[in-house]
Formats: sequence, C-alpha cells, structure tokens
Amino acid sequence: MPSYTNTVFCKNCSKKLNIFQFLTDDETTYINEHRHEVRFNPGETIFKQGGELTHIACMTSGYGKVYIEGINKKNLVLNILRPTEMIGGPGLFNDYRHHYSVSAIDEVTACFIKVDAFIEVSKQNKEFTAELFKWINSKGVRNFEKLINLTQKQMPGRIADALLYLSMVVYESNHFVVNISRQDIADLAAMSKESAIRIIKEFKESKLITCEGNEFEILDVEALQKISQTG
Amino acid sequence: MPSYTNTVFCKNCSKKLNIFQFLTDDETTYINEHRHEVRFNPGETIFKQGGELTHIACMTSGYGKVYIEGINKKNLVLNILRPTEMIGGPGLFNDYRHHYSVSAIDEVTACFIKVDAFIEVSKQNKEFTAELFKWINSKGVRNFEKLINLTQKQMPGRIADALLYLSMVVYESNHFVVNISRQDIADLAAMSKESAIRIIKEFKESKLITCEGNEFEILDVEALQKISQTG
DNA sequence: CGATTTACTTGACATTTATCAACATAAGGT
DNA sequence: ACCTTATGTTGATAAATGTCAAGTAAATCG
Repeated sequence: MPSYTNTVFCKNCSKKLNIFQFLTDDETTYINEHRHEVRFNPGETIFKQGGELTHIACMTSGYGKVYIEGINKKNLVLNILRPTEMIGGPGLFNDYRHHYSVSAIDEVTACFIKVDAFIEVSKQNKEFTAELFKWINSKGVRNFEKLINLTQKQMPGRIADALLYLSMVVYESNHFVVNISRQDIADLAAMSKESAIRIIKEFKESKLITCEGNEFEILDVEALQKISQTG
Repeated sequence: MPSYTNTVFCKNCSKKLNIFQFLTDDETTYINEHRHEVRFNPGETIFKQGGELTHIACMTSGYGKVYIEGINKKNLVLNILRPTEMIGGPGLFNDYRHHYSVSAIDEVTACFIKVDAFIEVSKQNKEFTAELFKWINSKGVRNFEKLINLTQKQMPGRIADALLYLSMVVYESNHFVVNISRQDIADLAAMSKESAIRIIKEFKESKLITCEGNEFEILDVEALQKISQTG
C-alpha cells in the first residue's frame, strides 16, 4: 500500500459500517488484506455503470453522487453518499456489473474491498450474510419509495422530497450549503434544471425556505412535508 | 393439509423455481413440511402491502398482479406474475413486512412457505443463499430500469414498454388476450387510464398493433422497440 | 487582469399529460 | 330479460412540464 494513503486497519477503523461489526477478528483481518483505499478528486468517476463489479466500496471521507445514466444523457440521481455508506450492491451474486455510476462530489476517499473476499466472508459468516441481505433489501425498499415519489408526485412534491432529503439525510441540518449543482437537484427530482429552479424560487417566495446560491435553509419543515405528501 | 388442495410434494413438483434445485433432499423435505398451498379467486388479495411477511409465496397456477399502493389510491403495477415466480422478497431479513400488494387476476394457486423455514434453509445452504441474493438483486436491477423507463420516457415509450412486456414476458406471444384491465395497463406505465387508451389507439392507427377489446397483436415489434428506446 | 467557459436564472412558448364530462359497451345479479 | 354497475372510449379543456432563447453571475484559465 503506498505511503500516501491512510493506513488505518479495518479492526480499528472508525469509518466502519455496522455490517462489519459482525465479523470475527480473523474475518476482519482477511477483509483488511483484500482492501485498498483510494483518493478521488472532485468530479472523478468512482464506479462506472456497465463496468465490471470487482470491488465493493465504502466511503471514508467526502461526498459522492450515485446516479443512473439513463436516456439521452439524462441522469437520475439515486442518492448522495456520505462516509460510512457502502456501494456496489446490485451486481453482487448477480451479473457482477455496476448498475449505476458513482462520482466524487468533493475530495473523496473510499475503501475498495475485493468482491471475492467479500463473498468469501459472507459464506463463512451467517450473521454477516443476514446483514448484507438487510442492506440490499432496505436499498430496494427505498427504490420502491422513489418509484412512487417520482411517478405519482408532481414537481413541488418532488422538490420538497429532494430538499428534505438533503436537509435530513445528507447535510443533517436545517441550514446547509450544498456542494451539488442545480442540475443534480433536478436529477434527484427527475425534472429539468429550469423547472427545479422555478420550484425552489416558489418555495423561497412562500417563505418555506431561504436560498442564496448554494446556501439553503429550511424554514418550515412541516409545510414541506405536507407538500411532499400531497404530491 | 385439507384434501381439496393439490398434494404434490416439493421433491417432485414441476412448478418448482430454479432456486430450489440447489436444496438437498432433506432440505426440500423440510420446506415441504413448512408450506401450504392456497387457492385464490379472481381479485382476491394474496399479499397486502404493510402486512406482516410471514410467508414467501410461489405461484403454481394462474396470473397475479404485483403493485405498490401509492398516493391517493393510485397504484403502480410492478409486474404480472406467472407460475414459478416467487414473491415476498423485499421484506426478508429486513423489516418483515410486505412492501407491495399482490392480487389474483384469475384463479390462482400459490405455495406459501414459512419465512422461518426459508431462512433456516438459507442459513444451511450457501448455494441457496447465493441464488437468493441473485434473485433479489435481479429484481432490484429491474426496478432501476423501471425507474428510468417511467421517469425519462414519455407516454408512447412507456406504453410500448408495457405492451412488449406483456407480449414477451407475460403471455409469451405476439398475439395475446389480456386478463388485465386498461387501468392495469395504465398503472403499469404510470399514467392515466385515458392516456393509456389513447396511445394504444394511436399504435392501432399506425398499424403497429391490432387491438380488439382484450385481444392484442403486436404487428411491428421493431417499431415498438424503437419507440421504447426513443422515449 | 481580461477572456472564456460554465453554471444559474428568467420569460415566453410549445408540448405533454391529466382531468372532467359524456357516453358506449360489457358484465353481473335478480 | 332488464336493471345496475363496472369498464372502456372519446372529446374538450386545463394544468403541468419541458424546451428554447436570452441574459446574468460566477468560476476558471492563460
């Protein structure tokens, strides 16, 4: 491992996902021997949709963007990644390909674990396997929600969802400065950039939020939640 | 087991999913002891969204409809089930709830396997577990496609998808008689019933399909595929 | 520092899509 | 058979949304 990477061992890693807590020391060591840490610059591609799934990745620092490359160069942003999140699931045990692309938003470090090692450990450790299932299925359920949100709500509801997601899940504050573009917000809500800007403007005029450039503040969470539910 | 149900044993069952072929005889017997077959009338609910996931079900005869109950009583049809298909995945190892509803389209028989037994077997048999993962992940990937199809295509593309799905996957023929309603087709393509009817009419007028009531025939598969791709 | 690109914003417009209402047809029950 | 109800169909209309064009602000680069 090159000296300029962070040489923390899995065993003592503070960025470890819950799922790895179910491993024995030996298994943790085994994972540790089959992983490497990589640093990405803003905008760089971490996973490429259609590419071979050789590693599962865990975010250790920075922000990432998970998106499906759809029709006519249009992207659909599935979620914004924070440290401790793991990516690469859908191809596992399946076709061993990436089904979405992931890119670095700012400077990102991520741990890459060889899928072979990942699967080997999963075969040994039933609790780990169960947690893996749980992880995959909870992602699947989130996609069900996304399916409903994006097909049955109109634009204000979808933007409300996006803003609540950014506030509550990604930046964990009512007041946040986004490091994603308006296009990304639009891709998160499955609409055109112009429409996203307009709805944000309406929310601003209705005093539901403030927004100066990339600085957002949610003023009325409940009103946004109501808009989200109404559609 | 009541005498009016079909008393085939799993071991010799012709309706068995591939995934069960990886079980040993003992494991198959174990599953056999923890399953029961149920018959449903048209329209009856097989799984109810939000309900507890106590059993995994396998279709043994008839047609079923898998749908998410969304906003304002609007449904999104995920797929149409045929024998040998298995349902109940998303709640497994997760929250043990149903994340979609399933109803019988015509007369349906289905095998209900206790989740406890299902999980027990999965813990014993690694190959079975791997196949289970594969199954869940391939469903997940299909939902990614659905997410793109429904958010990035406009109505003709979505109806083309629905018709191609019915033709190639569900009824496996260019000429088929549907046992689902126009509303169901609309719910499959995430649009209003009226819009679905209009697009079908346009396809009919363009000689891409014929359609008399519930009788459909795909005349120009390639043209439909092109419309599907164009969006 | 100016020049050039990139991201953001707004307005006008065209298109897509849903809704509503009316009616036609088919299916089920007594 | 007739009535009732559910389903399908069509047209007119309104609402939602995307596209295009123009301009502004901001970031990057030599």
